[in-house]
Amino acid sequence: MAVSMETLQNLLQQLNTVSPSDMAPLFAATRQVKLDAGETYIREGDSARKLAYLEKGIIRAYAVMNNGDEATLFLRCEGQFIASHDTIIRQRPSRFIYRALEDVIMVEIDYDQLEAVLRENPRLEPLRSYFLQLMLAEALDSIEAFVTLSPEERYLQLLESRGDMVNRVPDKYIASMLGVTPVSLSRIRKRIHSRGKQ
Amino acid sequence: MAVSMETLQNLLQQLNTVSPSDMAPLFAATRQVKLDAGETYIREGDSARKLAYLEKGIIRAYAVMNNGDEATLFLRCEGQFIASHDTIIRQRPSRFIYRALEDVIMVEIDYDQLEAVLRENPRLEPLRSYFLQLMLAEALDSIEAFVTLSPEERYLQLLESRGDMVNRVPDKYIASMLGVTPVSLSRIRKRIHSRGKQ
DNA sequence: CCCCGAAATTAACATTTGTTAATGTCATTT
DNA sequence: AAATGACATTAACAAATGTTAATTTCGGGG
Repeated sequence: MAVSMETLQNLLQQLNTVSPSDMAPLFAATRQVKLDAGETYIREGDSARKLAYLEKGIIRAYAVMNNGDEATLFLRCEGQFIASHDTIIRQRPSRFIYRALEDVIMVEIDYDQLEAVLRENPRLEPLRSYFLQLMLAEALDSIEAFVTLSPEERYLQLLESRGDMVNRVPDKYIASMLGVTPVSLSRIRKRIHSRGKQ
Repeated sequence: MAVSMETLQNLLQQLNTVSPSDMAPLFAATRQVKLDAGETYIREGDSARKLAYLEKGIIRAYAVMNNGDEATLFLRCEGQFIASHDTIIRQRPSRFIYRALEDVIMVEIDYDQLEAVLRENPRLEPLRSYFLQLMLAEALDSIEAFVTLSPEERYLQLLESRGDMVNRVPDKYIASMLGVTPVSLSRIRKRIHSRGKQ
């Protein structure tokens, strides 16, 4: 377990309610997982309850629609948690697929194991609330963007807030995350550029 | 505190990890709140950290956009929790407004008080995870609808899943929650009806 | 070095949505 | 009964998006 978890450890130490020594049993239950670019982390129908912290790379969560097209729900990169929602918060097989867009290094824990650790170390409970709140805050930001911004404005906001990531990901995934087609995103980009140069 | 909390009590008792006797200190910190239709529960800039369980009525959470228009983030009705997100999960003044669309009865607890109760009764911690997970699941469903469905399909889905509520709320709020204008929702309804009668 | 395939762009057209404004509807008030 | 105000519908036009298909770009594999 003596892997490169510096970033995660730093993150957790900011939770001042949890002392570093408390965290030993937690890290004992984690393992490092590496994925190659293009590799699937969680399959549709998968029942594993995985929670992971991304140290490197990008993971895309997407749904396969009725017509066979894919819809990207979100992208997660370094410093973010990724969780199999359906299995963890609804206790049912995953409707979504999680796939690495780049080579990925992450620290993984099985949620059932995490719960066992939490039962025996109640002082660690704030950790659970912490990542649930992180994911909820992100989800609510996303909803806010959908109801308050146009597709073009959502793209501009994404460029500002996560421009580095946008440049590492094929546009078609950005498009479906914004709720538009790749063709439409291409036109949006053209519109922005033509306005910017005048 | 001996108010009509049957539904909330029933709900919490389904969390088998928490025994009814454990819950006494929790309910001691709650109070019943009533709102008239049209009354504001949380104002923009408000810093109160409120968490409430809706026993009756509907509350709308919305943002005021740059142009002055309002964008409905979501509607909550009987049996759902409502939380001031910005103050609770980001610890900053609320960007959103929460307003009753009908006369409302709810059970309220201040989140700081809840945290104090949880510190002294660690066995109640699952409650926190429980409502965080509920709200996260709802938020993710909403995102999924935005990336996989058209406005018309989102409206049909809403009719199916919460048709009772749709009929209790002015269409303009439904429209902005779906990410479209009231004019567009009216056309969507017309399209659905004309197709349905042929 | 060329070929291939995936991705992005562009084009053309249909559909949908946004915008503004007028009209209709309905409940409440006066 | 008339007037008011909020909401929904409709109309007309502009703008954006969806769809399909052709074209271009670009990097990797042979």
